[in-house]
Amino acid sequence: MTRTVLTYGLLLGATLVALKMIEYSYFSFRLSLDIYLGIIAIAFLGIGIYAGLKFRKKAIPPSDTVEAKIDEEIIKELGLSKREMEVLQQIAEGHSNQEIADRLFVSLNTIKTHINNIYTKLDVKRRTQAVSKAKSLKIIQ
Amino acid sequence: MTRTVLTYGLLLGATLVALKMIEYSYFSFRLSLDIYLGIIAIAFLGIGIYAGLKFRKKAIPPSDTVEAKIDEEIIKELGLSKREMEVLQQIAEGHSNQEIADRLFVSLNTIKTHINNIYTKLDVKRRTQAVSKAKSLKIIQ
DNA sequence: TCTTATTTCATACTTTAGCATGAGTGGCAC
DNA sequence: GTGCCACTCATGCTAAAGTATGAAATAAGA
Repeated sequence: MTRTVLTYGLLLGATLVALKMIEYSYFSFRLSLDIYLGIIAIAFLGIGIYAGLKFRKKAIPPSDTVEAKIDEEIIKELGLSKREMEVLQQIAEGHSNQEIADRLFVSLNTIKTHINNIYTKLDVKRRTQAVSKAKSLKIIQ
Repeated sequence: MTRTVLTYGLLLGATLVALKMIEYSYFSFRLSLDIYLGIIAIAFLGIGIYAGLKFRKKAIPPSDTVEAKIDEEIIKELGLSKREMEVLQQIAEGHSNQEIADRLFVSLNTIKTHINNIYTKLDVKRRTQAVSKAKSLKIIQ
């Protein structure tokens, strides 16, 4: 933080000095007003771009902390129901069919039915494939 | 693309018009040079910041295309061998034990042994749990 | 060289997952 | 009401996964 303040302070100081020097040149050597303005414009454009880049860097957090957004569109396209999505989520978390049944308060057979429907809709044959595909399709995290 | 060109073209045109207006004001109403320069500076600073942000947006790829780096440290801590990591990767890709055996040119029993060793080291009981844990530990993608 | 870790493979077994099929119920739209 | 869909549950079966145990070859390290 201290380093950042110092850097920006020095930069600002240098800019002011440069401006004063240009101003001095303008009045002593009768530099054209257009050129003077051009230098000012380019200088501040540069500062602005630099500031913009810096700002962006901090505004965008590191990639691995950002969770991909769930693609509701694809879920609809595949025709996956709410319950199926719940089951799919449970599978991704590593639960067994019996555990999922207990968590969702339904029977093991019901879960098996849901899972097989999920496999059909996702066009896969195993739960690990389902998780792999669902993650790549961004329908689960 | 066409829209972008039009937007920037209009923006540039508006800026030029604004500058000319300020220039006119300067000469007709005897606006202070300092104020004139200030307006120019602020305007270009704004343009610069805007350009910087725009540039960043395109320079930094979307977060979900950036792959998290594998944490070799944790792999060593858990004592996972090369072969075990290969098998773990195959599991994460959704392959069955038989498919993994075929791909790595070993027997099904060998894969089962590897997998059970992986479960012990990862302290899990199922392949889906192994994948879930391995991903959260960043030892696979 | 002796030890250790890795990799390989086997047998025998239990458990879980997956497949096919049928069926009952409640909600919603036409 | 009637049909459709989501959700539920069941039976019977096959396939795959997982457990336990033992063993052998090899490569790396003390």
